[in-house]
Amino acid sequence: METVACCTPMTREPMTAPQAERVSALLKALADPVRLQLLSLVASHEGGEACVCDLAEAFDLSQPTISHHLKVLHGSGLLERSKRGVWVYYKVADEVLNSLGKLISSAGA
Amino acid sequence: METVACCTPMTREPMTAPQAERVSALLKALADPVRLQLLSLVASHEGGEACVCDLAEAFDLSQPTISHHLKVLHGSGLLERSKRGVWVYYKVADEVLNSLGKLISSAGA
DNA sequence: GATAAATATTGACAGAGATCGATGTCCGGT
DNA sequence: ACCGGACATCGATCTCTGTCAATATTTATC
Repeated sequence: METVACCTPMTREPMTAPQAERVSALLKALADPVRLQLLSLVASHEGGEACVCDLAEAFDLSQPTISHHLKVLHGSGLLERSKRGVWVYYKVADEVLNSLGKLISSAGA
Repeated sequence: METVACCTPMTREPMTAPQAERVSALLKALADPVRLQLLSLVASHEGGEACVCDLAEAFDLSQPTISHHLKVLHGSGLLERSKRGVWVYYKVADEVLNSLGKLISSAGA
């Protein structure tokens, strides 16, 4: 899992097209209200982990829809997956989220 | 211009639906390769400002398309607009971008 | 005031994405 | 071996978004 966009604070020098492509892929994955809530639910759950059954209850959406959103988050590298028995547990990929945040807030103090 | 999502680091307790809606609106505005490059171009331009003519040259896109992207960025509060003569200058809204980044990277250290 | 240049708006279209119902897969228990 | 529950995949639909050509708006200049 490579770094988001190594050491280029986005306000120093213009991003290249490939950089922008990669970063926007991460942001697209994050830019959905349901997925934001899913991520924060996982992050704030005890142990930093949550199974799908815990998450699905919090929404008025069908199970396939939740599964779809989790797939997007996992596919982009923002959530880590681990299967234990019948349950699948998701966990926030701290480093990825962290470096993404730093990249964005590289503007002010 | 209110704060992105006041003081709730997203990993402490789950985001509410309205919070998620507001944050995702900002992220949607940012989650496009062209807009990311536009933002970084503006930020890295001398004086932290750039007029549309400076920006449009960097892309192989029509002028209305660039104008559209700038409108999205300005409409979401990520870019500030100021008209001087025939030219329109854009400038990064540091605080907005900053607080958004902090919100995201509130995961790790 | 007419003209030219810089930027914005409008209308149309194609591609992407969110959602659902139905179905499939995998695992644990009886 | 069968059954039930947890989660994923598939196919369809509907909405949203990026892009362009054409046109409008604003402003400086002659």
